[in-house]
Order: sequence, then C-alpha cells, then structure tokens
Amino acid sequence: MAVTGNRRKFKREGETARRDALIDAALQLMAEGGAQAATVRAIADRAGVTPGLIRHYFQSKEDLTRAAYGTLMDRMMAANLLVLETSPVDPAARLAAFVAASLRPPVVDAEALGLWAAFIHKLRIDPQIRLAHEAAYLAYRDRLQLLISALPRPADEATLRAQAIACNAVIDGLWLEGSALPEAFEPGEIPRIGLTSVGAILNLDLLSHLPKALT
Amino acid sequence: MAVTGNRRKFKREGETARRDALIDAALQLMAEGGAQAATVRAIADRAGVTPGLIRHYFQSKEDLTRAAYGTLMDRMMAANLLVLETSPVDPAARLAAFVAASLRPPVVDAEALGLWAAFIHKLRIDPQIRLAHEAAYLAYRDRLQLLISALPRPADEATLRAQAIACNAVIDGLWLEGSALPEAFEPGEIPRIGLTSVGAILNLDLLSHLPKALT
DNA sequence: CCTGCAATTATGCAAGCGTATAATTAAGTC
DNA sequence: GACTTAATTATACGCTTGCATAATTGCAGG
Repeated sequence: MAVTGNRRKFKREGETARRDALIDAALQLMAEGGAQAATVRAIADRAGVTPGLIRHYFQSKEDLTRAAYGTLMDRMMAANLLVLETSPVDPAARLAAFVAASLRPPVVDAEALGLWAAFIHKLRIDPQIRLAHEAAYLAYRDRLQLLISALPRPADEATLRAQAIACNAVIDGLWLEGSALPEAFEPGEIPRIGLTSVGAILNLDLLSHLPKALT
Repeated sequence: MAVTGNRRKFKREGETARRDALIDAALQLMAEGGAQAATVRAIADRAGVTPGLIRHYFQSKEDLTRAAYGTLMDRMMAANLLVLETSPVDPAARLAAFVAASLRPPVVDAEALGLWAAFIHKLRIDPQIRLAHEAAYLAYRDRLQLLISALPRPADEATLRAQAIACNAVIDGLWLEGSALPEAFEPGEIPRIGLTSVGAILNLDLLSHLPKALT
C-alpha cells in the first residue's frame, strides 16, 4: 500500500468514518471467507490502515465483531423499511412487494448467506449478539404480521401469529436455498414460488397483485 | 490423557475405526464452536489420539474436512430413509410423518445448525463439497416430491416441482428458525405450523393425518 | 522368542494470530 | 511558526496453527 520512504503516510479521518470503514471491511471479509478470514491484519489492510488502529477504535477484536453485527442488523432493517416506503398502498400489493423484495438480490445472495452463517455460532456464545439477532428476527416477523393483518379479512391473533411464522419460514427457506444453490433454480423461479406459497398459506392470490417489478 | 511414564501408551485400531473417530471428533467440534474450533490438536484430543495421527489417515486437514462433510451428508440421508421405512403406507400420513420428523429434534437442533453453518462458506470455495451439498439437497427435495406425487390426485410435473421446492423451503425455514431461536416458539409449535403450511401449499389437511407421534 | 513393519507418538518449525506498547506525525490552537 | 494532542504507524511478544519428520511401540508371522 501507499508507502513513501519507509513510513506510511496517512490522513486523519473522523472517528465515525474510521469505525465504519473497519466495520465494512470486517463484514466484507466475513462474507467472503467466513469468520476465520476476518483477521485483524486482513481487516486493517482492506480498510487501508495498519492493524494497530483497530485497537484504537475498538477495545478488542470481539468488540469490533459485535459492532459489525449490530451494523449489519441495522442495515437490513433499514432496507426493509425502504421497500415499504416505496411500495403501493393496496394491502395485498404491499405484501407481495415485500415478499418479492426479500427473494431477490441483493437479499438473495451467496455472500449474504456467508455473512449470516459466519455469525451463527456466535449467537450461541455471545449473549449480546444473540439479543441483537432475536430482536432483528422478531422485528422482521412482526412487520410481516402487520402486512398480513392489513389484508381485508377477519383474523384472530393466534392464526395471525402462525401465518406470520409460516410465511417467514417460506421466505427464509427460499432465501437460503436460492443463495446457496442459485443454479438449481430457473431465473425468477424463487420469487414466483415465494409469492405462490405465501398466497397459499394466506389463502389469496398474491402473484396477480405484484406490480410490474416482476419478470 | 492416559499417560504412564512420559510416553503415551496406545492401542492399535483398524483403519476405518480411526478414520471414523477422527471424523466424529471433527464434526462435534465444528458443531459446537464452528470451523475455527476444529483444530488438528482439538480433533486429535477428542478422538483420543495425538495430532500427528491425523496426517497418517488424511492427507491434510482439508482432506479430513471433506471426508467429514461426506459422512455428515450420508448420515442425514440415512436418517431420512429410516423415517420413511418406519412410517405408514397412506400417502398423506407418510408425508405428514416425514415433515414432522424434519421439524423435531434431533434435526431441529442448535448444534445441527451450527454444523451446517460451519460448512456454508466452504461450499463456495471447495467444488467437491459443493457437489456433495447439491446432491444432498436435491435428494431430499426429490424424496419430498415423490411423497407429494404419491398423493391421490392429478398433478403435472411443473407444479410438482414448484410444490416440492415450496414445501422444502417451509421445512428449511422452520428448521433454521427453530434451531437458532428455540425459545421464540411454543413447544410443538414448529411441527404444527410446518404441517399446516405444507398442507396449505398442497391444498390438503395434513395435521389430521399425522400418527399419534404428535404432542 | 524375535524380528519386521505399520500404527502411533514426540518433537520441532515456520507462519499467522490477537494484543500490548512505544515511536511518529497530521492537524488544530494560540 | 512553536506547541499540544490525538490519530496513526511500527515493532515486538507470546500463543496457536497446520505440517513435516524422527523416534517409539504394539502386534502379527516366523
């Protein structure tokens, strides 16, 4: 990297910029090569700094990892909200758009799956990460349940919960398989099956309610 | 471990026994702590041997890892077959039993999920592991499709495929969430929702066809 | 009994890991 | 422009990793 003489020149950046850069680098590396690829040296290298700087902004590598997971969850949550903001008002169409968006790139993506897998075993060990994961999962499911409850029809709380869990499961399962084995599916097959299945679970036709974003 | 004097006594075992022991140890460790926990020393320690022996039975640690994944896939496949052998003859009841078995311990289990996650990123890198994964996934899905096609009703190939993918996705999604966050669900809720959802996708009542293995 | 061979252990090495600490330097302040 | 301070780099330490190699030892066939 940029070295003149034998000591590296550098520019001072704001704290948040550097923290973000380090977190980004860590997430990228974990997505590409799992947790083992995100070493302090590799992270620093990708962020364009030297390893020691990590310890200046984070108490430990574990601390950086936790911060990275939090950032990841925040981003996913924000992406979901964005989809809802730019989606129709008709309840069925809203739900269809939400489901379809969850079953396409960049959500369905091999690296996204890799990133998720890299954190899985930390869930069981680190209570802080576990809490963040639980909150994110429930937030997504609750959003789904809200979309379902907005449909024009009667529904009690218990079936709403069960339907939200079921729809969430279809989406997660398709996300998982589509990300792990993209070539095992035809183009557009995953969103289509997702809409059909969610529709079957909720007993309504979602495919016809999807805006022209479909292919 | 058992040491007398300063050199460790040992017993000679058959080749397959030692290989199995090493593979078992590797899988256990990966399930508990991810790929990073399965070091050659930890594996050898759990298998009750010294690290050097690994290189006597496997060309490298990567070689052992590949063998471990193959063994894992074989076991899962065998477990699925066993469920089918001890299940009823009525098509709907058979399908119900198969689905329910996939949504209970020991299939739904935090360590099983951890094991799966530990291999995920190797899928993208190692073609051998990727092929094994693809074969196992398609085998499971084909089995599911066969169970669906045995149901007493007309169905063309295309809808059969779509339904198999959808049912597989529900099962995978519920497996994933039930394994990652067991306390987010009531006892028995996951198999019940699984049967209901698969039933909704296939347009039939599976819950009433389940043998008394339900709780 | 003993002899030979393969299974197993012991030892060591080079590389990479996370972390601690000291030396530098960019940039704001007066 | 000297002075200060925090951001950044440089260096080093102890530990762990996968792997290679040499030294042992259990065990089967004479």
